[in-house]
Amino acid sequence: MTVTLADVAARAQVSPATVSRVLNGNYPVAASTRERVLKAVDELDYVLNGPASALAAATSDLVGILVNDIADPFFGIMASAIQAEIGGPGGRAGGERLAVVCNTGGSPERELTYLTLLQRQRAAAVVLTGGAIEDAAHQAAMDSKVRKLADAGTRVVLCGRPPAPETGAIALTFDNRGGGQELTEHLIGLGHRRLGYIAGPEERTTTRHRLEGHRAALAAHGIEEDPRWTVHGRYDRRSGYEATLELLRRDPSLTAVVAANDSVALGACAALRDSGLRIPEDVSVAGFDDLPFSIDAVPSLTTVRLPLAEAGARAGRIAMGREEAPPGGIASVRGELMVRGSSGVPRVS
Amino acid sequence: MTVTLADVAARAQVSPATVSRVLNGNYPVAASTRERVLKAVDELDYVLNGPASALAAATSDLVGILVNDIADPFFGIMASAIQAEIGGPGGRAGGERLAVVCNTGGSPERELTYLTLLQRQRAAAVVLTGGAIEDAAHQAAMDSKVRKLADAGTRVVLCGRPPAPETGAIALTFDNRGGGQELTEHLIGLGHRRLGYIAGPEERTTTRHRLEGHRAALAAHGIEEDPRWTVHGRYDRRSGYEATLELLRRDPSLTAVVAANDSVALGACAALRDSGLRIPEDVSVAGFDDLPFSIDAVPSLTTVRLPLAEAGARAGRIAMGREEAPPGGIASVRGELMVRGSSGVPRVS
DNA sequence: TCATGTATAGAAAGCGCTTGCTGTAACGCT
DNA sequence: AGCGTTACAGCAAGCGCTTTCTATACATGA
Repeated sequence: MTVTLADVAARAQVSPATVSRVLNGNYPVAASTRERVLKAVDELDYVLNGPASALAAATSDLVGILVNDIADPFFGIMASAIQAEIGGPGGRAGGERLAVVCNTGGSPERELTYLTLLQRQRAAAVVLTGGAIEDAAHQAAMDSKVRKLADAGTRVVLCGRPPAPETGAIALTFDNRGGGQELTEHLIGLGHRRLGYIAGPEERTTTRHRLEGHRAALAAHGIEEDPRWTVHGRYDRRSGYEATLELLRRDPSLTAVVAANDSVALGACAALRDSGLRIPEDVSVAGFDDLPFSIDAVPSLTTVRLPLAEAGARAGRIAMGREEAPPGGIASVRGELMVRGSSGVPRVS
Repeated sequence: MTVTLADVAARAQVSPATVSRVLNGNYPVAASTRERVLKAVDELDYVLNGPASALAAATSDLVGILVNDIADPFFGIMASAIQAEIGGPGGRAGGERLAVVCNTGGSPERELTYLTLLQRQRAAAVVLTGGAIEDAAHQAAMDSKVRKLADAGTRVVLCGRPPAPETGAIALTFDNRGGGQELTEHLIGLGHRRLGYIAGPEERTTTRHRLEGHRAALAAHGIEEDPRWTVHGRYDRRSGYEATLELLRRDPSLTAVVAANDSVALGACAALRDSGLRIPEDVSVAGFDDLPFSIDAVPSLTTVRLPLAEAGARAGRIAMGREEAPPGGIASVRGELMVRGSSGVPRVS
């Protein structure tokens, strides 16, 4: 039914081996022969059988990209950048690799299962993006899986995720703590002393690091934090909206709200406006990530820019072995404070 | 080096055949035997060899999802929904399928190459999302490829893309024309007579259909369109910003700007504000898609809501053969006009 | 008691490709 | 002329799994 290598070989009057070599271009073949083979391939509309080829060659052209939420531009941007470097089609010829974006939805089980699936496919490389889940058991399971992948020759790169020592994975970590600290220091510098914080989901490294940075800034300036000032929620706008209302309820005297990321900050803005508060005159707002829409918010969002595309591209190149790994296998990627319209001096109370 | 089925079989003291059957659960195996095998699998840390299995069984658990731009939430949301239905891990057991999100970047070649790559992998299904490129040659090539995929048993579903008759693909099309028309009629109903239109890239079905709807509305109300009122650009905010400045330059008397999508509309809003114009008092703005951030814009965006997640989910189910295809293999998905703060009566000139 | 079923396990033939090794011309060199 | 090279091309042995067909062991009904 389907056309096989043998069919092409028969038509081109050569052996299957020759056809394979023409297709892979990894062995000298006389120009005339090559031409004949190519012609047969074309005429028969032959398409290589991926699994068979992967089995025989014991290699695969799949590269996995794990993301927490593909509908979130934070991950979309990284995935896009990684993928552009992976080559996919369009990369330099020969290296046609299929980038597989896997959406874990933040679920530990899915994360693990996807890793197994990729292991099963003998993926050439795997890039894990975004924060990790902070659960000892799960982390141990992940580390062990990653080590196995690495041992099996799959290059594993962590992009925007904390290093996993001893696993053989290369890490490009975001300096969430430093960024968070810088951001809050900016607000403190403006005069804010009562700052609400909308954190991401608990048990996530990103959440914890950003919050730690925030607290470090407070501590550095001798501001004692009121436990009521921190609320946890998801990384989306809805959560930001609700959390802000909650913060306002707990302490209406807050003069600034720091959000776990830009989407959350947008929700916070909406909640503040709906509560009749002006930004930044009544309450300042700050986000994190600097996603494309953040500059468009009204007022535009003060935030910490993370070089998502750049980091993704670098992760992609490392995964493809096209760039050297950073010394020690770990690199920290810094964010850049973007001061914009949503932050200002606090209102006089 | 790596553990194979045979190793597991040896350890469990059964034949490879039995191990395979235990793993696939598609043949009766005595409980005691199964247990022994599972234990061996566990002890040896065995992971099935995907390519080998795919080769022998002549099936694959890969499902491809083609998107134009993964960094755009429009596609991210659809991809996420499709993928959730595909099963991925977390779906019902047994059907562990690997969803492969492929980013074409809107390039015709990449689109085609990805399809070939998926064909090579003998993908179980392929979902093509978003508008198609309107180039006769390319379209013919795509159709032929799709037909081949379908013939080979790969289920092909188009989600938010015009039907491709005779190719065997199921289509879930967005009614871009109807939505565009309704949107513009809303503005006309408010009293607008001078409407600018920021269209997407040329040679795209989505662009054309939305624009046609817009024009149909104008025509229906006897409004003659000035060619200066239409500008083409990309589907992003930057493009919307620039196009709006251009429109304003061409005709400052415009009272409304209709954008190709929400991101473009946001850029338009920014440009208007930067030009000292109020929304909607001076100029009304309308978008398309109703992405999550649109309701958060200030003022919130009047737009046409497309049920991206629902359509994606349905496409996913159809791709998995879990839902029947619509009659005739074609279904039109309607958008819903969302009237919000960015549109109002025109200023008196 | 013997033919017949039923449940379970194994043997073995591939699936379609890659690749190490083995020819075999044609070539160049002494 | 003789022989080592060089440049291709083919043979055939797998890669690790699935699955058909066959074998065995009991249980069953007449």
